[in-house]
Amino acid sequence: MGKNELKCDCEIIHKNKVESAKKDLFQKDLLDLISGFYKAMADDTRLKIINILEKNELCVCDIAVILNMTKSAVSHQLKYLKKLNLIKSRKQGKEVWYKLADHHVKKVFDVCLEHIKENHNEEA
Amino acid sequence: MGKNELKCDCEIIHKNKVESAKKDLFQKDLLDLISGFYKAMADDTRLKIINILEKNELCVCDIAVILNMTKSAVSHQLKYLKKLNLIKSRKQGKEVWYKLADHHVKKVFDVCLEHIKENHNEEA
DNA sequence: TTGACAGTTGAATAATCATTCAATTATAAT
DNA sequence: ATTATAATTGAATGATTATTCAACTGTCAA
Repeated sequence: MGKNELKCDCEIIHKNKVESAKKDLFQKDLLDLISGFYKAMADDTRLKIINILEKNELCVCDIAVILNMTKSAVSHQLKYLKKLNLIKSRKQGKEVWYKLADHHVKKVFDVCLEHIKENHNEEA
Repeated sequence: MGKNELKCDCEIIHKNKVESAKKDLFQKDLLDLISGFYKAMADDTRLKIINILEKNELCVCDIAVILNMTKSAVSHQLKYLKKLNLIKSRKQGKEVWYKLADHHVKKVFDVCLEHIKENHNEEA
């Protein structure tokens, strides 16, 4: 039951193709970074937060009102997004203001929208 | 306990900002499409599948061998990705061959990698 | 026409993760 | 000092979802 335990339930069919494809596989650490980035965008709450912070700098209460959630729930997700360097914060008195940290986020959004748009046209 | 139940535990602080930001919020149906797309990319297994299908056309067994998973687990995720039009399949005899369906996927990948790369440089 | 294999499927299980809850910190005002 | 508000935190809960399991379909070969 070690690390190299075989979970696959079938034999290699196309040896060449498998060998070739194995070389294309991302390293685990890079894969984690990539999936981490997507996981951040894959939740409705976080997506909404990114969505509104794209154009506005807001404090936690503001975001909680807009999304109709508790401050606590919002704060947890803000922490999540900040750890991934997707948002930035600054403290002013009792309030903490959040805004988008990265111009790539908008870019990723745009490509995603492009995909969705084309996909819909194809189905029509 | 109706639809308009108030979950937020605080008052509006910056009325103008909140009103303004509310206008930027995506519609629910668009939000679902966007988060659906990201959810597809947010899982390690699906990400690996997309990763290897970017350059290779492969059958289910091949993928199962490469990822060291059961055919069943792989098949479930392939179904997931196909429903979202991210991959295509063709049947040939007993085998089913899968490949990437959409050129946007690669684009999204590239922007993501760009983000990760810059992020790392900043921390160094 | 039977056996073997590639792949799919649905329900059950296991793992992951968002939200809630109660308590706490930090700042500002009285 | 005391009170009030903004925000954070950790543990517990609840919801979601990936994987397993067993049974099944479709295709090929003997």
